[in-house]
Amino acid sequence: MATSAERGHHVRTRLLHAAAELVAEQGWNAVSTRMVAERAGVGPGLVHYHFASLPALLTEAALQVMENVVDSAADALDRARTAPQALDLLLADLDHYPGDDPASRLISEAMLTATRNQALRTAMADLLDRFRTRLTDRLQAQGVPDPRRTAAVLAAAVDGMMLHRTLDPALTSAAVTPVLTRLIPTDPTAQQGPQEPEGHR
Amino acid sequence: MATSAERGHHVRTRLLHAAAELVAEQGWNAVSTRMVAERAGVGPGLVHYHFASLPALLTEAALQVMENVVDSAADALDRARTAPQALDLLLADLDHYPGDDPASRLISEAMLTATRNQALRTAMADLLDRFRTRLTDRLQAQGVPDPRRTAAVLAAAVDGMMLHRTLDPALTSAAVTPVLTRLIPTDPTAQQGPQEPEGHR
Amino acid sequence: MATSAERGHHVRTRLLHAAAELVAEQGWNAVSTRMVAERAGVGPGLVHYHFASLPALLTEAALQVMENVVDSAADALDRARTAPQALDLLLADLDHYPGDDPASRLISEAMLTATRNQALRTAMADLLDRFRTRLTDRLQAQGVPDPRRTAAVLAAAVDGMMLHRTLDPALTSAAVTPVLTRLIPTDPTAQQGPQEPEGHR
Amino acid sequence: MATSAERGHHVRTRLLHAAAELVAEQGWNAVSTRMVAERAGVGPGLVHYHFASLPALLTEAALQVMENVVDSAADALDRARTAPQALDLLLADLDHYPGDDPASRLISEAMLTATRNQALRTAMADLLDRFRTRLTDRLQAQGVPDPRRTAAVLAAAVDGMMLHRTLDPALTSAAVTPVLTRLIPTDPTAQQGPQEPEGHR
DNA sequence: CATGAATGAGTTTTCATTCAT
DNA sequence: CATGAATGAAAACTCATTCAT
Repeated sequence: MATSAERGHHVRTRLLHAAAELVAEQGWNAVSTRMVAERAGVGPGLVHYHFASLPALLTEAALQVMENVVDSAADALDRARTAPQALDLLLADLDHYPGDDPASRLISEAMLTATRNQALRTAMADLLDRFRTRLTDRLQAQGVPDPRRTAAVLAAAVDGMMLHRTLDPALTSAAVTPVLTRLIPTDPTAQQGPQEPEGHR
Repeated sequence: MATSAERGHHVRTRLLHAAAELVAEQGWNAVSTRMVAERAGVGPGLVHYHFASLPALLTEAALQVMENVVDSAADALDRARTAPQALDLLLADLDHYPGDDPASRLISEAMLTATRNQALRTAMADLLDRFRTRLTDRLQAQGVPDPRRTAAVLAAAVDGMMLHRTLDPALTSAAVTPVLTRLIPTDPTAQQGPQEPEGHR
Repeated sequence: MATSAERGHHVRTRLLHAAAELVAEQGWNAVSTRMVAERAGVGPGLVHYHFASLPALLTEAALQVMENVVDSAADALDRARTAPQALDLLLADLDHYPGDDPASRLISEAMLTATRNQALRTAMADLLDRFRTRLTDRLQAQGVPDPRRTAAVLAAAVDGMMLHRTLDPALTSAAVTPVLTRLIPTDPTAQQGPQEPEGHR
Repeated sequence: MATSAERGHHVRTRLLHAAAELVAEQGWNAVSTRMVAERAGVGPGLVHYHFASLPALLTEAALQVMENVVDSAADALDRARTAPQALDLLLADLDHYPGDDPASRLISEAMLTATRNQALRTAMADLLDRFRTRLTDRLQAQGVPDPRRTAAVLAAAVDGMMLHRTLDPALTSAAVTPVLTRLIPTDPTAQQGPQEPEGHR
């Protein structure tokens, strides 16, 4: 039988899930405590028992989801041997986020909210930096020139495409791969991949 | 001497300006009719005299601003002779929108709102298409391969960088120009620009 | 060409018509000056030029319509030779007001509004009295006993049926005539009609 | 000792009472949430905690009152042994509703509102049918011809008189009983009532 | 831990009425 | 006579938050 504390933790988790879903569905500012409580199947007063405020709940929920997204994208990079392959995997991962899916919407909402929310902004800047760093490492290993800046541009392009997909569904990875490949001219002298098959993990 | 109608039109314009400012400052969903009316210096009931609803006012205000931004960016392209020069001008124009300025914020807000607002989405898709087309024309004239897709990627990258600047102010045009230039390898055989100063139009 | 005064009178009439229509369609309290002005095709400020207030306009409009209804019903009575015939004509006239038509609704609205509107109540009491008197005269001429009270009950029954038709459309004149006929047992000794002048009115 | 739920139920009841009073006093469309809340002695937001909307509250309140009125009138019928006695009791009951009392007004308001309110109309049609059926049963037992239609006419006459009393207070049960009695010519061969004193149900 | 009733400020919107033109 | 912009006070309804149980 679950202890009181265990049930409490379970409810907290359900509230976070419900909040993430609702931010994606309705938009950050359209989510109310009542909606979250109802979706989580608990009383309306319980939100303020587990979280200091509604923004605090939404922020925590959004960061949790975004960490997963960023880490899974970065993990995809690690499975690549060459720079073009890394780009392929990255863009293939992008196809999981067609722009109107929950994760994309939540990210967009969070990005925007970050403009006016210091705590969220700092946390998201950390995430972006983490992703850029892992991407930079991959590019550098393949001899791509200016790897840090290239990573920054790639990350921005990926987010921009996620946004533009809302307006133009034709913006698939297949459509942009040939173009973005130009960003990663690999150094032919840099012997990549093969010699380190299993990589760092 | 001002006729009733003239004063009315003036007030309408003031309401649109106030709405655009407030969307940028507070976010699309945080703008209330009272705020707009107060900023415009009119009574709270007047908003609904001039506009059918608050969303209608915000949409009209946002589209007005975005049309100006897109057209001024596209106009900048027309002043370029070569593709790299066009990219330079485009990115220089981007520096006018450091990410935390009114126009950038309004665009971001609108992009996100478009996710759940059919009318706004359609209008913005039109704007995006207009911009891409003008950019495509420039790239094609310079012999850039795959000009339509390259334009799409460039447009997405520009918007993505605008967003990321919120998280990383170091993402200036100077930082990204060297990287983005790789996207527009010009055809060396295509003799462009110089010999035809007055341009194509 | 119409003089200014003539046009003014014309507009006044249009406002009264529009008001009567709208009271029937939307209910007394749901009618606004803007709606009336729009329906009449005039500017919103004009209502208060021609009428002291919105209630004054509605009252005048309603009374005008009700006078017509009452007078046409009473006129129908005058075309009858016998009491049963008078009842038939009265009930046939009722079929023109099936309960969900403009006139029925306006009358119901006015009756109810009269509860809280002294001026309207007085005017409607006058109308009711006028109708009862004409009906009493007919009944008396046919030797119906207790003609004044019978007229009062008949008038009440007619209005009640108009209301109940909203709830039960089967309440037609055909359905109630056999029953209501019992209310007017004619005195067999009273020689009515026969001499029938020629003069139907 | 009162549980939270008990207090909640009590408040809900107070809101229904307040709503019924106010509909009678001010008219259906003149009742606002604030008025109801103030009369019930609760905060303005509480109305929407207990009821989905203002119309929902008013409808529930009105139906509650009308059910009581209809049932008490029908119960009066059950205490009669003969048809004339039933009519007497029915009309005596009518004297409890002089036309300007809360119940009468509420019924009138509801009848009118039903014109434009499907849910209310259906519920009221049910009530009317219930009353007519019980009245029909009584009339039939006494050998009154055409009992269903007679009941329909009687019910309409009662409602119509309730309305007309607003315009003419002289319309008492004493004044109309002699006339309405003509509607119920009892079958002299039908031996009713006496021999089965206790037995109707 | 959890409930759900309660509060009071907030929202968008509608409206009668006035008034300068 | 007529217009229509403007005002300010409502309206219904929603919400984050509190608190007694």
